[in-house]
Amino acid sequence: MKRPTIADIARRVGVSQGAVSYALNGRPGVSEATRVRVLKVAEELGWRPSVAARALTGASAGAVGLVLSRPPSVLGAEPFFMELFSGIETTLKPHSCALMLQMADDQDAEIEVYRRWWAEGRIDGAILVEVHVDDRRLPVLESLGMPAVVIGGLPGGAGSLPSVRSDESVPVHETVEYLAALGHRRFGRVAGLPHLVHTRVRDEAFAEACARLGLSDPVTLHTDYTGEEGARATRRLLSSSSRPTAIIYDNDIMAVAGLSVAQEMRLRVPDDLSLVAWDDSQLAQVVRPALTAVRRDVPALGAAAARHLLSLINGETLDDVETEPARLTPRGSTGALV
Amino acid sequence: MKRPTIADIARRVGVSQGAVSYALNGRPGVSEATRVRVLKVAEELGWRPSVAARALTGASAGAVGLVLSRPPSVLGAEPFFMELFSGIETTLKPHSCALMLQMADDQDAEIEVYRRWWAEGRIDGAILVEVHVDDRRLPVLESLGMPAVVIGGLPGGAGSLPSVRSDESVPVHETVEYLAALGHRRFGRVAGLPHLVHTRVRDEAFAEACARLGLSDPVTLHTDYTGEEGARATRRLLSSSSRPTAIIYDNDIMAVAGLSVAQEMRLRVPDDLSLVAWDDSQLAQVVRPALTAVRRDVPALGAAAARHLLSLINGETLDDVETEPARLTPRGSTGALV
DNA sequence: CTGAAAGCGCTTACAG
DNA sequence: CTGAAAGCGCTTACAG
Repeated sequence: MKRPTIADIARRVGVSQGAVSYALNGRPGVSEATRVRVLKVAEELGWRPSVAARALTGASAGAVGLVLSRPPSVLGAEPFFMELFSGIETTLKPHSCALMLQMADDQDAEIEVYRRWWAEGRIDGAILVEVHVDDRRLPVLESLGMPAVVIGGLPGGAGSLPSVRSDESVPVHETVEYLAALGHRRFGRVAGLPHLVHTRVRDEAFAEACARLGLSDPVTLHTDYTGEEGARATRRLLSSSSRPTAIIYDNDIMAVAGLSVAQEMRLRVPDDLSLVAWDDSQLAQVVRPALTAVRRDVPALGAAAARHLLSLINGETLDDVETEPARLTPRGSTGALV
Repeated sequence: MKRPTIADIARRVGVSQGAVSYALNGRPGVSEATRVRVLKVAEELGWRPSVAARALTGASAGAVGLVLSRPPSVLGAEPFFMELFSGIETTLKPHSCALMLQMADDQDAEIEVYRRWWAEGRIDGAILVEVHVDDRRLPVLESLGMPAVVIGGLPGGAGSLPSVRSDESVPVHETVEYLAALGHRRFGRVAGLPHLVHTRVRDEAFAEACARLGLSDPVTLHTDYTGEEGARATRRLLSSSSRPTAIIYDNDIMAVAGLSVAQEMRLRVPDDLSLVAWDDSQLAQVVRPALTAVRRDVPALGAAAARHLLSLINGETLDDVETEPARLTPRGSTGALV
């Protein structure tokens, strides 16, 4: 019942522990014949390396960390994170690298978790999500010297930490131009948390796209990403004297909430009002009308980040990676003004 | 820049490593004065225990594992899992215990991950979710002797592994009786995967509740939990000659999809058709009409499982824990037949 | 190509 | 109450 160790294998094969280690790790220093026998016995015994022992000899922890600081209700409503995990893990798995997950209350708590994980030798690196405008995590991770990749953010915006990102201004422009082509002139935007970099990027792209079309006063309202605040923001937009005819949301759940508000206010979607969701989960597709959405491949984003992190842990120095921009996927919630 | 070790502290304080270890771990064997000095120096140096070294000396891995085997798209649409993680972690955190997460393709792959994690000394125990009717994981984990708690399942159904569960038949009866009181006589149920124990339990409770009310042929259709299959099942139910006037769903996204189907088919909710969702996320509340839902405290469930697992790891022997049953939360999607 | 030994950072009997 | 030492399971120079 006791776990077999390298010593058990050595005894059984009749060689030294060192030889077994070399054989197991595919390193030179043992004859082919010995290697084969060692591997065979290891297999028979059901031997697995002790991660603790390996970590202690300086190899690696065999795990990377990810800390999230948003309330669970918001995380739950956002398919984004689960899809991201899935992409990350699919990539990590063949390298026998695990994902450590933790939720924190705020950025300081998050920093504390990274510090502890790193000091305890628990992780080899980290993936950061949801970059803030003045992100306190970045300088700390840099000073720790811990390999880390940032998902999102601005090009070069993460200091020495490489980022995996896509240009979010592209789909914003695409969406605004598409809606303008349908005859819309008054736009509203129900955005996420204002201190997040990607919110800022979308905000600016939105303002710029509207300005370029000569549209005067596009309104952006910020929320905490919950359906509740999405509904409230939508109500405010639709109650204004210059009510928008098209609203762009920063996630799916707020867009669904917005759709309900439009129904309450007896506005027809898309005849009176066009709605665009962001991220495009199942959610956008099960409501009626189905929601036009800005779609991106979230698992692929996670996979790219994980690959990047593995390279970084291997000592390579890396630049930012630019992934394909999200693209507008039109469905029934957008249409020409009637 | 190098991590301080126990030897550094010993040198600085002028005592032996052993004494430092005792002091740091709050064990007898050092004077109060020494203990205080050791702690102070450890603090100054920013010392943290190496999990690898601790794990190697047989202490513990300081982590528990959770493996999920469902496609990412389904996981993403299901707020359940994120909320569960959140409850688990909040409980684990004060014990400096981390959560290792992995996704697997099927139960065999899942078993392989548990085996590996356990053999590698990576985890101290595991939390199992989504118990199958003949769950292959259970006997394996028992034979490994790994502490594990099962979320859901039948009382005593996990063999020697303790489970944390609530009686899911209670809310099913509550829901059916409530709908019957509103005048409904023909029920439909859009269920999840048929090989999951909780699906089975709800199926049976549903049949029994209907039988008890003398209702003849309640129909249950099984799905993969996606909105798409939820919509299809709803269409089938509503196209039958004896169309149900009330449908109970096994999650939120399918109920939302069902609501859209009802609209497509020009059925008024709740005048012509009542709908009940399960789990009650934001999603149920942002659509119109808001969905009546069977609500349970998912983070609390996760927290209970984590507490239970920590006790188990500490060597206690435990029984199953029964948590409060989910309860029906009426909203606008259910009403008296008109 | 192989063996013997030191070392990673901690814990824990065992002497003093 | 404290010190010296062995040991956890592995890796890695260093001799042979």
